[in-house]
Amino acid sequence: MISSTVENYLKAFLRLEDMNKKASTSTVARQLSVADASVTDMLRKLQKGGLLEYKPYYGATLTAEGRRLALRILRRHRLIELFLHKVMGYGWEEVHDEAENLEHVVSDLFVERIDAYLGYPDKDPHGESIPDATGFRNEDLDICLLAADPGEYEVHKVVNDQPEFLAYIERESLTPGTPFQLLEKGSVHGLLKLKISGRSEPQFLGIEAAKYLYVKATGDRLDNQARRSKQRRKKSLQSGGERGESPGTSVRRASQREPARRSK
Amino acid sequence: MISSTVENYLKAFLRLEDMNKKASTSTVARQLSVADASVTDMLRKLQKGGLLEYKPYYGATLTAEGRRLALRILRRHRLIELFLHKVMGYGWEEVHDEAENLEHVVSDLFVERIDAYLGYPDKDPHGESIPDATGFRNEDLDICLLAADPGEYEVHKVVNDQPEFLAYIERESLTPGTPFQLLEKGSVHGLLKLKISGRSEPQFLGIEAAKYLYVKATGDRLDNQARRSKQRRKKSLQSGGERGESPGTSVRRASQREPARRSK
DNA sequence: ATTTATTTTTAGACTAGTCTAAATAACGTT
DNA sequence: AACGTTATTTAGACTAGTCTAAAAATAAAT
Repeated sequence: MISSTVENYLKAFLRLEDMNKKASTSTVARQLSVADASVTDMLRKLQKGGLLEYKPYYGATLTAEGRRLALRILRRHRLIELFLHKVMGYGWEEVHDEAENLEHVVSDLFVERIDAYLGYPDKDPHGESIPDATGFRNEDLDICLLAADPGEYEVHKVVNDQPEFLAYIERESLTPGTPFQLLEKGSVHGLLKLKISGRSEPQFLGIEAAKYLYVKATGDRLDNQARRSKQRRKKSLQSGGERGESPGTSVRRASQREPARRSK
Repeated sequence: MISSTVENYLKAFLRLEDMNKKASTSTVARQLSVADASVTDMLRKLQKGGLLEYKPYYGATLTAEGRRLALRILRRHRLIELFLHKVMGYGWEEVHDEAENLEHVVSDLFVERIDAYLGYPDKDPHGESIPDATGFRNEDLDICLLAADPGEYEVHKVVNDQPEFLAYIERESLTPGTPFQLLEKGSVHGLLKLKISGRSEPQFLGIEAAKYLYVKATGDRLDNQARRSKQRRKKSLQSGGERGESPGTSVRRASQREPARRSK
């Protein structure tokens, strides 16, 4: 059996790969908050187990098997996040920590059931893609808000797990799915000026925050509409599938509904 | 932080106490499937931690603090079982193993939320009482079917976690809440003869199975109705609260419903 | 190209939990 | 009261994961 410790190491390697960063001993150690020496030990162990390729003093890359396992956990993590948000009424800033624990212990049955329950979604509450059961990720292309020129955009994902940060983004109404206009960059030192569609007043956002926002251009109206209807098709099985909803502001209470039933 | 290993030990001690069995090294070892020597070590450790009172060669009893922690886990276990059954569409034979893993990792927030979600229930899918947040258990008095004289009863709880056994009981339609008549004992060697209310044909049940069924007499009609309306009051927030439903036979599928929302 | 700084690995130790095998205590019987 | 049986504890070892501190390898800078 594969331990949750190993699963966390694999996740860290996948994460670094996704960011095109070299998976060195120290970067992994930093991500997992362990000592460098611990990582060295684990590298050797994972290498022996065939989960990664490791050359001392260079770095490591996941093998096919290692990547498969890492994607499995990533899928679990993000599906659970969405489940906690949509079904359990968690705020989007609360889902990460709980998912971090659950991802290692729930059964495959549990995962399959929430997957069906949620209508086979492909985005978690932060806008990150959820790998399917085969490990395939449906990645839409987006750009970092920092790198964007003035124009029309939609928030696509927020790549930061800190609850305080996410709560801030939510207060600023910049949750995934929100359309907005980027007006100016740098006219005020260190701030972006932007306006959320429908609002009268523009607002400001620090570059430190913009760093974690990824957006998609919506300038071309035709493209925009095409993309949206595609999204709806994918989410058609779901009741509350709108992305723009502000998850934490909704009133949460114990409510009744029909239990999901299994088909067999 | 308290480890899940310790939590499992505490659960075992509580279970033995509930069965009025002496918590000896060997009985605990058997329950947890570990070697006797491991239990001795753990006893010393838990004693030092103030969770139980232990005299070498005699046995152990939980302290108030130990019992509190054990009840906390028991509460989690049973609430999660009910959640899996009612919300996730698990069959009652599937809930135990999954709950066994989840009980150690879910947050208090998760527990509180499913508690509210389910309408503050006090019985799990097997008819076992769910301790409330303070550790109080609302135990209805019941008797073992083996000790029952012929008469009218209702299945109250099934104290066996084996999936195969539970599946069998369900096939025999003897899930908690089912009213039935006990017709004869021992006329056929090793079998009880009983008839489920509303059925035309009587059925048989081995004493090995009857050992695990606990029932409540329903002879006195007045008492019976009083008890039932009391149950309804407690479960009024819940939609599918009928006990008699046969959990595994219901069709299960991915279905949509309103997410629960938190009040804050 | 030699020194300096940084990163990585080794060495040794610690914790929690487990095991087997041997020693010891308690119990039931005569 | 001595005996054999059974239950319990000790002794010592193992695994997975972690740490600190020192040694070694690589990279950077003069």
